[in-house]
Amino acid sequence: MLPERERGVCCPPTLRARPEKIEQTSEILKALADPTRLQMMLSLRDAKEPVCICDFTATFDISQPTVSHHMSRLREAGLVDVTKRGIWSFYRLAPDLPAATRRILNAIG
Amino acid sequence: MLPERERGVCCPPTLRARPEKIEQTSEILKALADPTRLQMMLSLRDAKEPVCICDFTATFDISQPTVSHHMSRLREAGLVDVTKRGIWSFYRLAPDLPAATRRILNAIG
DNA sequence: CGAATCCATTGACGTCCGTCAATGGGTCTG
DNA sequence: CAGACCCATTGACGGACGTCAATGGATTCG
Repeated sequence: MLPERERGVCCPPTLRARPEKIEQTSEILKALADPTRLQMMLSLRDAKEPVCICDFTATFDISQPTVSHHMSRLREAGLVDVTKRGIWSFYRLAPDLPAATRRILNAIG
Repeated sequence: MLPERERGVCCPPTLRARPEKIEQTSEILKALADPTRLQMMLSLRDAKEPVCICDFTATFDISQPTVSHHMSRLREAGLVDVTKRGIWSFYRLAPDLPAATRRILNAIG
């Protein structure tokens, strides 16, 4: 049953979350909201060992600069962590990932 | 301990999820990855009754067309559901929301 | 009917995004 | 040192996005 209403009377929905928190969460979702980056994040989530750029370059049908670009975006969002070793750059999920972020990641599939 | 590697030898990470599924999930994340739409979705998630556009227009600092535009995007993503009643349009979470989508929504905050 | 209210659509504008080619810095091997 | 390999950065380009002003349809009230 829908609520009765007077004309011109609005009942604004309460905003439970702080705008700052919303902004922050939406940044994380933006970082995940690309097929390539999402696949990368799921691969890293399930990987037992850090994964290097050359692996992703071999897996996805995009150029190496684009792979690096996506990794940069994930890194700027604080989702991912680099370790250089010789000529390789190994990536893994950021070890200090916020609980909410980890929940989202696990909720995905 | 990082894996030993030969030069030029790549070990592509296994892709567990079907590309089609990834594409579909990323569409949902795109729909959520905007502060205004995220706030709308959380409001609808927690609302006991459907919410009308005029309520959101009164709550957010954006114009009415922009509110309608965001709602359209949520509707096209299958996240939201409209019911017209008189001059009002009431929105609620889509009743047939996939389990994964609902999990993501609950994981957020 | 006429005025007021709610809402969706259209058109426009500036910004951000995804992608690639080209370039250059590091690092290892011969 | 010279060559091969890995990777990040830069610059460029087309497309998508977020926003608003203006418009018009639908509905209700007087």
